[in-house]
Amino acid sequence: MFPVADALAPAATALFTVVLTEGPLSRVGLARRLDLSSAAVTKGARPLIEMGYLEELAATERSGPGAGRPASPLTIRADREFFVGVKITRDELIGVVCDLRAQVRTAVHRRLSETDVDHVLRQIAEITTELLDGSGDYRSRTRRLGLAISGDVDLATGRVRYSPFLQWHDVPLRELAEQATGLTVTVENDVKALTTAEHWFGEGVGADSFALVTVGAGIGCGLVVGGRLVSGSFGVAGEIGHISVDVKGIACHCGSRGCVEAIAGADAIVRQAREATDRPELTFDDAVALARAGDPGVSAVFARAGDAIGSGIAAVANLVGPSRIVVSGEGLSAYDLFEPHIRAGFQRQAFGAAADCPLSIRPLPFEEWARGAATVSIKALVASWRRPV
Amino acid sequence: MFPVADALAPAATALFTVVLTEGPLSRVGLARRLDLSSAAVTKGARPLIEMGYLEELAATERSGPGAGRPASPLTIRADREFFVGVKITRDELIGVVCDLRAQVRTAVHRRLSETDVDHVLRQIAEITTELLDGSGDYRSRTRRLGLAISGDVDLATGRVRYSPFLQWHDVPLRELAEQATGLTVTVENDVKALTTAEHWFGEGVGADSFALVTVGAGIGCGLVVGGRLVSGSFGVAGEIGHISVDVKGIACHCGSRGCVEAIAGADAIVRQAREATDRPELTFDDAVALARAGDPGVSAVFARAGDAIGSGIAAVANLVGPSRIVVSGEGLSAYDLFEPHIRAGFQRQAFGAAADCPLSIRPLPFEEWARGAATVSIKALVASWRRPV
DNA sequence: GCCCAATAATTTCCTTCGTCAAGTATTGAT
DNA sequence: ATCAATACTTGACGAAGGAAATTATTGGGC
Repeated sequence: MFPVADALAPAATALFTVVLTEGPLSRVGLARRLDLSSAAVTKGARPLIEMGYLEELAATERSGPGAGRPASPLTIRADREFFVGVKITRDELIGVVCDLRAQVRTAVHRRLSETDVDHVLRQIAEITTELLDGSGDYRSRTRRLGLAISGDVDLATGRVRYSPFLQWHDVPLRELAEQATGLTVTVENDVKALTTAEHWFGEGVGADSFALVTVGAGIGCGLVVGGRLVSGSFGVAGEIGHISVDVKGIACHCGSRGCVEAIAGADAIVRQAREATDRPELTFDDAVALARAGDPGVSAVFARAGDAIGSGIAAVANLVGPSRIVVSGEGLSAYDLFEPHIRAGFQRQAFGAAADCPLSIRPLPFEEWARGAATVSIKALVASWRRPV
Repeated sequence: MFPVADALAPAATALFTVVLTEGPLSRVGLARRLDLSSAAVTKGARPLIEMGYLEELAATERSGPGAGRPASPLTIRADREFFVGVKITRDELIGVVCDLRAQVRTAVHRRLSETDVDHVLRQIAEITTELLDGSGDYRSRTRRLGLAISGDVDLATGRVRYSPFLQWHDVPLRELAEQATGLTVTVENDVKALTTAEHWFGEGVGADSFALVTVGAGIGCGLVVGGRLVSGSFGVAGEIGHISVDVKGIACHCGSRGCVEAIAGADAIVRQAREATDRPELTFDDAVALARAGDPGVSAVFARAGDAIGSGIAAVANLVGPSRIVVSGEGLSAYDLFEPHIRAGFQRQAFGAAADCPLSIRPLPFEEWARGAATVSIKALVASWRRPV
């Protein structure tokens, strides 16, 4: 139906990215935004229109002072292509179909009884089929699948070097998943995938630097600096959970003391709540309920945890100075208990103008993680348009 | 004598930067290193040779297996141009002349009795004259002056937004210094200038990400991520000194508690040493002497300080994962007292593979700061060769 | 309704910058 | 002397973007 994507000019991928992440814009507007001539924009946009990825916005209301030829803003054709995203957790797969604008069209959950590679791959293939058979359009217009998984992942090769939850070591997941599904696959660390989603389609749009903090079993952080996702020379980056805020604090599984995660991780909160109440069978949900009911001991546990998270976030702000920080939970139900203390800890610990950094604290639906995976595959599509390596 | 520098091709500045920072290399080697054709290297190098910035290395020993035409590696002509660098402190100017390879040729110190802008500018003009009159070559081959100053500086405009030590607010230092000296001036924050020096000419060469930590009155940190110096969206970055490592620790002037600087800053060490010894007149040097003599109380102060610094450095490693970290002092005399504790704190607090990050801990001569300033002006020269904005 | 100013988009021609492929230069080995 | 190997240079070409002229489409003044 559409001509196949050849390699495109740099200007083409640049303008596409701007329209994708910042919304419809006229060619002249794009030229100004990207510091290009409008000729370059006209030329760059043409193949994208021919391929069906862009189209001109229908006769819309004029905006400017009045005179002159009206602009024909370019906009994304969201249903040109669909993307499957799957987040892999220890006991569940969460899958979504997103359109080109990363809007979730369908979502499916699937329990994962075993964590061996073969079984997970079969489940990935099945959940993909289930998702794509939901609508006639999906199957024919979907070529890419993104996978998100916690642990040490190499995006370039698509290998999972180590996944602590699944107990996987050096699994060539991209290759295997491509065989199992027939789609082009990208594999990315889950926090980084979520950060990419927020950077391209959420609150991080347009930010040169940006941080996303996730609060849950662990405390993680994805970091964008200079427009690029930070990876860490030794594969470690964004480990906000193991910044120590209290030399004499609780021992952490990492061998140190007073790590943010040892104070504010879900396990740590349960343990401290049990101590505070002398009820060794207490669950996380019980602790939340008690804190909401005003139990002073358990409330103090959440307060300390929020404060520690705030301190850790301030460390990020003091060191890299992101233009904004989003804090969200792995399906975090108790964020109302944390929020004021996160803000307080942050304000106390942020240095000078770093305290001006806007903080968004909000829970994210669990599908958001799968959407992150899909986002990475959208990014991979755009990257595939660049000239051969 | 030499033709004036026109705008050069991107390949030209790229190859120049590689030869400058990584040493002599043949055209073929450069082509491989930069992923260019050797034709592009030949073409790019020509104007640089004509302008006298590059030359072919004299008939050197062949290296490879033997056969074939011998390579003519390109190398920097270090005496093609000289650069003045001046570090401005509250009570002293430190000035150097560096060659193109950032080797210090001459260094001069000059006391600063007052800190008002006019007086400092006169002193800058005088120290520049003094430096350039040292050799007949300097004056005719020097066009650029770099200034380094602590505080909030805008490199692009050359304005000092705020300097706490000099009590300057929004001073257009570049403009003023250009009038006072007749040279093209760059102004940069001192820690960032030092980081640039280390990134281009020191241990950070070739590193995609890199951190430099300075220990002295304050604890500072310069950060390179993705090959670029991190600036911070709100003008704050690298503030490792105000990461808290002890919620219940010593109160810091920033309003929080247990900041690295409140434990390990020079003032903090003196205060703690006085308490430990009950000698309120103790100086920093006294404290160093006591610790070296084995005084347990004062030794513990240095141990705690080193450990806090190590923790702070680990936070950097955990968050951005630099490929190496250099720790140095503002003329730090006591680094032997800190070093083992910095390493211990770092190892304890670095998470997983982040602990593999190589740590160099070493004192730097005070001229190094002025060299950093000169380095920024060398970088500005190369940047001036890029096509017009 | 007609003309003009204003703005948007396109076209044409040109420059820059890099690659490709062929040629030249310079060595060691036989 | 000849040849293989490697380094470098040259010239033709193509991709990408810019400048300026041209075309397109509006509103406003008359």
